[in-house]
Amino acid sequence: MNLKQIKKKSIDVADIMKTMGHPGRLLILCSLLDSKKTVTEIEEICEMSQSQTSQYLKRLEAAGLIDSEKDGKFHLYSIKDQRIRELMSKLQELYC
Amino acid sequence: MNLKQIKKKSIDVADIMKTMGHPGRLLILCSLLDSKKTVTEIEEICEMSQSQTSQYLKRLEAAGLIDSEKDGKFHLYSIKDQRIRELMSKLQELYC
DNA sequence: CTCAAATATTAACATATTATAATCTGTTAA
DNA sequence: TTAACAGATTATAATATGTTAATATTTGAG
Repeated sequence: MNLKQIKKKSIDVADIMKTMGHPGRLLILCSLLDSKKTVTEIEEICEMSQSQTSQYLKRLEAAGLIDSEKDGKFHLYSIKDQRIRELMSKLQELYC
Repeated sequence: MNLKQIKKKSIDVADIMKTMGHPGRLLILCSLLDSKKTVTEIEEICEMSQSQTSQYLKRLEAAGLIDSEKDGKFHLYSIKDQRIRELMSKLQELYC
């Protein structure tokens, strides 16, 4: 791969890293590793305000890291990409 | 590990992610994967200005991701932590 | 000693991010 | 249809980050 391609990749990958580069958002990803969850569940698990949780989720979804599905009154969020899952596992392996 | 500990970890790890969450800095880490390099070498490889390169290096060093040693006129930068190396490898494996 | 190369620092400015609080929207059940 | 819950959106102020250009520092060569 040449420099131009690497540069392009680095922008995309850096974007993912940047999105993960926030304690709240990282915690959310962490909490989603085992199973999909509703906003309220995430709120409680991560001890964050409703507004923040919602905003973090929005950003994570916009960056393509998580998916959402509606289940009546609830919104279920889950990790979208297998690579994010692998990355999170690696992080846990290295730092936990 | 309890939530409080996880929260603390997430701050530290998020900080690393955040530091890596920039195309220029990520590119630098990438370029350092195979061998330590001088500022000028990095500048040329990554096609970045001298000032930016120096600033990115400073930030990477402050975040504990890289090390520097002086070799006369030159400053050699290298990846500091084996975990960063593993993380970068994982990124390359997943996204390159 | 002095010059040029290598690197670092600073200043100025624009842009992005975050936290918080308030408000809005959608859905279910009584 | 309304109360109450789940979630999203918006506004705003504080803070952080990034870019660029200019200037400073350090060091080896001659």
